[in-house]
Amino acid sequence: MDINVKEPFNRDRQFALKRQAVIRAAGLDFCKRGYHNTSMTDIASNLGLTKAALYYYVKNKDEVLFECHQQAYDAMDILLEKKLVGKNGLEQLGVLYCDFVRMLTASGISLLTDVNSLSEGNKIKVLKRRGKIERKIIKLVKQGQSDGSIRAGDPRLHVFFFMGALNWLNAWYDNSGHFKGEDIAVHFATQMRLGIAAA
Amino acid sequence: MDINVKEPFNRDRQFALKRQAVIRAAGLDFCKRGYHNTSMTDIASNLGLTKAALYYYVKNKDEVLFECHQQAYDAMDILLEKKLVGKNGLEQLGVLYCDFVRMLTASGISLLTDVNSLSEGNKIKVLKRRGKIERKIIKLVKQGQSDGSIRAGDPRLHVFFFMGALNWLNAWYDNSGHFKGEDIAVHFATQMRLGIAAA
DNA sequence: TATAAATTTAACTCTTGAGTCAAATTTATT
DNA sequence: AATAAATTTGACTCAAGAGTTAAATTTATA
Repeated sequence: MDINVKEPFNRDRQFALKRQAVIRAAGLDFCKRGYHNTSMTDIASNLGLTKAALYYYVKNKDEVLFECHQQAYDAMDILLEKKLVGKNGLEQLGVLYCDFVRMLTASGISLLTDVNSLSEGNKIKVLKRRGKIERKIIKLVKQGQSDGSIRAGDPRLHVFFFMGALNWLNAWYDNSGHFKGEDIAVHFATQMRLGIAAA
Repeated sequence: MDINVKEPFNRDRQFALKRQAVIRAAGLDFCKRGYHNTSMTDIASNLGLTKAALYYYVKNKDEVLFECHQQAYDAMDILLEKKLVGKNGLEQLGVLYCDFVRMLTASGISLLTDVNSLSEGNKIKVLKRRGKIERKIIKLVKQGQSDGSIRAGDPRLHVFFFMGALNWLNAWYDNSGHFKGEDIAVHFATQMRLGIAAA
């Protein structure tokens, strides 16, 4: 018998799923209004819950913000792992960037930039992890410069440029808005590629 | 006799200059730590002042944030006015974008993205003004598409992409850091142009 | 039906930071 | 020297929101 049939009756699993939903909902709130303009009561009531119920799933607000970052980085790490054989640096970056946008517009995961509102300990962890991801992307750019697919220029600046577009995306993108996630993904990936492609 | 010689003795002028310095210093603080993680006392003491002295120059914290936005938009408006005759859309955009980066890295003016922390009234004003600037830039893109210098594609997405890079700049740029403002300006303008240039 | 998990209610504590104020002091201007 | 502007000191009020708690209630599981 399929073990998954039992899943809706697995309480630990249900708890984990609900907790994750709490984090994502909070992430969307933080995106829209900002961390400090969103109270725990806001988050709860947007979920149809009570503040007390919220604290059944999370320790405190700092943890919520921290987990928002973690979720985004988890998703990015998965996309970074996809090894694309037979593709040059530019092509790999293009696919990755496109996937990033798809993920951010489709998954309900928010890529937050507010790192300063974290407690000191969590801030350090988040910055470390962000740095690790950034370095991987920079590495890809360097690889592209080696294989001749990406033009010369400081790889960090190349990356800072198009990662800015990604971070800004969260601020303006609206699920129910005019732009479809897939269209943005294709457009952004194209614009990113052309900006750094070799002549 | 030169009227400017008297300037240091003109109290209204001194007041205005000091007030402006307060706004810019606050803008830098907001950039570094975020609006809500920066107290009025922080701003004051970073200026070597007291909270009470700060309130001699500004009405309240909301006004400070509002004026930060205004200063940035004032500066951008000036750059937007520079009419470049005999240049196509892409060239004009390139110059403008380069100027934007120069301004942000050299002037001490911060381009903040935190609009949600403003009072409702000021938020509306800021969004209106931001929209106006955005529309002017979109218009430039359309112009470039008409004159054949900029490739096809939704002009808004073209703009959202490279304006994201600009917004993100404030988050990571450090006056005393590794990158020189002018280098970033040239690099970013190039990457921006290549991303939307016609084939 | 008995038990454990999930959630509500509502009241409560505590901290932080905005904003105020009045009196004293220092600094610049005339 | 007299006056006005700039700033300090230090104490104060007030509101918002994080986080807690205990008791009651509802919902799911076995």
